[in-house]
Amino acid sequence: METFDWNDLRYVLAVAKHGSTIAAARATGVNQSTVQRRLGELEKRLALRIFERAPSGYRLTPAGGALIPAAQAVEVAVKSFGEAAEVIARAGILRVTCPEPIAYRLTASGLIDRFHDRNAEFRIEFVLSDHYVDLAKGEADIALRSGDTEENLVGRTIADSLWAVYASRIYLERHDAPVVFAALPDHPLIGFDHSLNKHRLSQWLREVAPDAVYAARVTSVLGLVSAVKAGMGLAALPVALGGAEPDLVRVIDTVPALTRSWRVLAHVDARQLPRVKAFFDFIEDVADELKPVLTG
Amino acid sequence: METFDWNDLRYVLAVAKHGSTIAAARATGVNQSTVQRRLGELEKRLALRIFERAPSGYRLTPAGGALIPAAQAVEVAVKSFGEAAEVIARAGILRVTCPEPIAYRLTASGLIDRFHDRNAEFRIEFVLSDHYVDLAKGEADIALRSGDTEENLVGRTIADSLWAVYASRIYLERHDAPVVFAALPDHPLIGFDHSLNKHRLSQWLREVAPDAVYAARVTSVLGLVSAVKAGMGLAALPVALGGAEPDLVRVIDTVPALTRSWRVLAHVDARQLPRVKAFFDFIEDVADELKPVLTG
DNA sequence: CCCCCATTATGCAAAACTGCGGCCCCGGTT
DNA sequence: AACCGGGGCCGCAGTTTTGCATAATGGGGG
Repeated sequence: METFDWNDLRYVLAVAKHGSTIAAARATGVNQSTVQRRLGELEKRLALRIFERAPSGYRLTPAGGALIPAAQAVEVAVKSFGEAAEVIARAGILRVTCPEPIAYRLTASGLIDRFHDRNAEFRIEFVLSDHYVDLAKGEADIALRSGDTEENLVGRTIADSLWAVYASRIYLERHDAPVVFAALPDHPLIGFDHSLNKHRLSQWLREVAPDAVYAARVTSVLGLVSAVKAGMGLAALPVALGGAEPDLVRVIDTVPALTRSWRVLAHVDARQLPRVKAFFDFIEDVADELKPVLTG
Repeated sequence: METFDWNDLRYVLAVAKHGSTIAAARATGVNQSTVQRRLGELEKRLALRIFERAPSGYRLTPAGGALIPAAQAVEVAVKSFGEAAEVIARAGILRVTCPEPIAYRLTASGLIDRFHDRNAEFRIEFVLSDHYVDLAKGEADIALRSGDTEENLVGRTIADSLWAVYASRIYLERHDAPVVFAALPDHPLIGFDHSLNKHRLSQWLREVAPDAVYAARVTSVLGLVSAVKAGMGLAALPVALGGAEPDLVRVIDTVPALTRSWRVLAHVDARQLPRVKAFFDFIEDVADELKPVLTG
């Protein structure tokens, strides 16, 4: 049996729903003539009048009306095929969220490429969002974080996250004040603005230098680095970043209060997904190489 | 979301089933390159590799395999749409079986056109088959028959079916033998061949003229008419036919043993279908006009 | 180790389809 | 009564899709 064009069912449904070929055309994103012609073709193939033509639009014939449920069944089946395909496509994409500098360093280190070589069926996609990326909401599969642990996230510790206080050479040339821990409040400091006041750096600064003068308040760790490099003042930075900047000098050594652990985390419900397992397996194998990338 | 070409699912299924684009192309009646390109397009749309290309053919990837059930669901839905459409299309076609001459006379009388005028949604289609048309098998919706009644068929009597014995004028000029009932075996006769030996004409001839010489054995009532007109001998004919032939003479009047009733019949299960009811209603209204068409 | 074969992939011309613009038709409105 | 707007239908031209022919590919058998 010569079968008909499956796409034409779309137009049947659209016209049945909107009452005219022109409205259906708008809804389906094709030209009105196309709807008109495809329906004509379909009716010819089926040897069946589905719509009654009127100057006021297309109306379903009784025969057409009887077919609508079957057409809808096709539409539903197609939709669920599409959704299945999307889920599966997503299954090959591993969304990893981490601080921007870490993403950069991970890529530059070649570790990402090695993951791809080893797992051709998966592709890593960094999620570098300004706002908090919530693994629980499925916004990413994996997080590399150095903050405190969260509920429902499981993972393992990779490395230490060490912070120290840095200043630029230019800044040090211009200022004579001794740069020791006790003298911190005497220097212009660089900190986070209120949007990050839950960050441990903000908390620490409130504690050790409550009355300090702020030279700048930035919204990201990279902002800290830029501001310090510009000689605006002192800032605590991850040593992984500060140590990589030749213009910066570590003026106060590792701050224990800021020390955390880098963790690779996944939501507990997602931990067993193939892509997540593959990533954890990879991390396991390259932990030694990853450590310097994170810690500096 | 930009959706994909629904038809492409056909190729997915065909390739999954047959293992290569070329075999799938044969199965779907398109060119191999079309299959190859449509599949490529679909994979691009879905951002998903469904098949693995190899010189030995296309093989499903795990992702593709996971999609097959969803694609099959679409195929099933489409198929049942098609079947529903066919049933509905058939619902508008009224298949009527009757002897060929009756179909001709019915059409010529204009009664068929009047049925169409009255019932625009139905279309009459004559089923004029050489072999027996079985209403019980759904080979036709309605039968006009003058034979004996059958089980499971319901309907009503329309008219009498009268048979008489005819000869052509030419035949009569050439033969002197008296043409009366008792002399029937003395004439060359025309009857049915063995394929119709259950027909009441065959039975009657075996009874009244068991030793008769047959000038011809034919396979249809129209065959009888032709043979008689050709002057080959005598034959019993429906008076509706014999009376319409100017070259024929009724030599023996109506044969009671061959008299039956014309009936319009439907299978009991189909009697309530709208198209069947419409036909019976029509018959009811035009019974008076139908009678001469059948009886002659 | 190389050839052979089935199959995939691509270049090109023909065919099909789509979009566009125009025209007609009808019903409601001023 | 004439206008107006929504909608169907049709011819034409540009674009896309298809089919055909052909090159490229890679595994299996001798």
